Amino acid sequence: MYNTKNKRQLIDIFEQNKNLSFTAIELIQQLEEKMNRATIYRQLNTLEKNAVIRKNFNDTTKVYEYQYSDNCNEHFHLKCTKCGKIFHLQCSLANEFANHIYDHHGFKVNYYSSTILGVCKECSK
Amino acid sequence: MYNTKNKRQLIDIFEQNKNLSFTAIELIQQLEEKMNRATIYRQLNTLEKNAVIRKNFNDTTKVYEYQYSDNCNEHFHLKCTKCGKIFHLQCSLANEFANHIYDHHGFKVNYYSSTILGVCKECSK
DNA sequence: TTGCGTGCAAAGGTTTTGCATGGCA
DNA sequence: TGCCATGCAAAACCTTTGCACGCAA
Repeated sequence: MYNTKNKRQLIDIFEQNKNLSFTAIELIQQLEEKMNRATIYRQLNTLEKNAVIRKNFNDTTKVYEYQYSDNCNEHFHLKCTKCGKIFHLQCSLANEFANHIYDHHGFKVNYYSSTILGVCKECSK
Repeated sequence: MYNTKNKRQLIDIFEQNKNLSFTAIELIQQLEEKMNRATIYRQLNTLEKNAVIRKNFNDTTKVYEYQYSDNCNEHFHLKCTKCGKIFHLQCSLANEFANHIYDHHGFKVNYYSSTILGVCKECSK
């Protein structure tokens, strides 16, 4: 994985917006004069393969999010449908809940790809 | 909303597969000799507007699911990423969990659009 | 120097739209 | 009869691919 200018430009956007997610189209619009759209799609795929970002879903479309360094396999994610922000839920009750689902309902939760949607504190004011 | 042959054919598929979800493409393939793809897209939009089905997301793509009559606004949904089946989680601990998220983290959960992904009992055998 | 990254243009795939016709209530 | 639903074809839109060239290591 070469460290190219294009790659850095893309990662910059994710790093500067750590709690937001972007559709491919949004990134293309933001970068269209700086790099080709084919390159953007190829970089997104590469970054996803290397776990720098991850694919997720908004209400209606595929989005890409920055892959945080802390362990996303071990906690739920809350996403606010109003402002789009993502919250990493560090909460022992959440883990108890997931264990309960496994013990009593036989269902093994995949934290990484499960996103709980709703409205955050700020936005419900 | 007229009760046409096309509409019935589509609803039949959802009713006969109550716990599965389908991409538009899967429905098109299944119905391509019976109705036009434009009609399928138009019907899917209409059915969604009328809350007969709902949009959701699989690992990678948009899917449509049958809208059950019981109250989906009041419980989480578990979706198995192997077999695709959806389970309606009737569980008091789940509600406690959601209340906790609200009380202690200020986040109001939207059950309807939150799908917890993982692997079901059958598929983990 | 090697091989990945990039731009361009074209192709591929999915979804939407315009328009004339058909069918339900 | 009035209006929604449909089929067809074209358009619009998003994403991927082939190829030749550029650039990082």
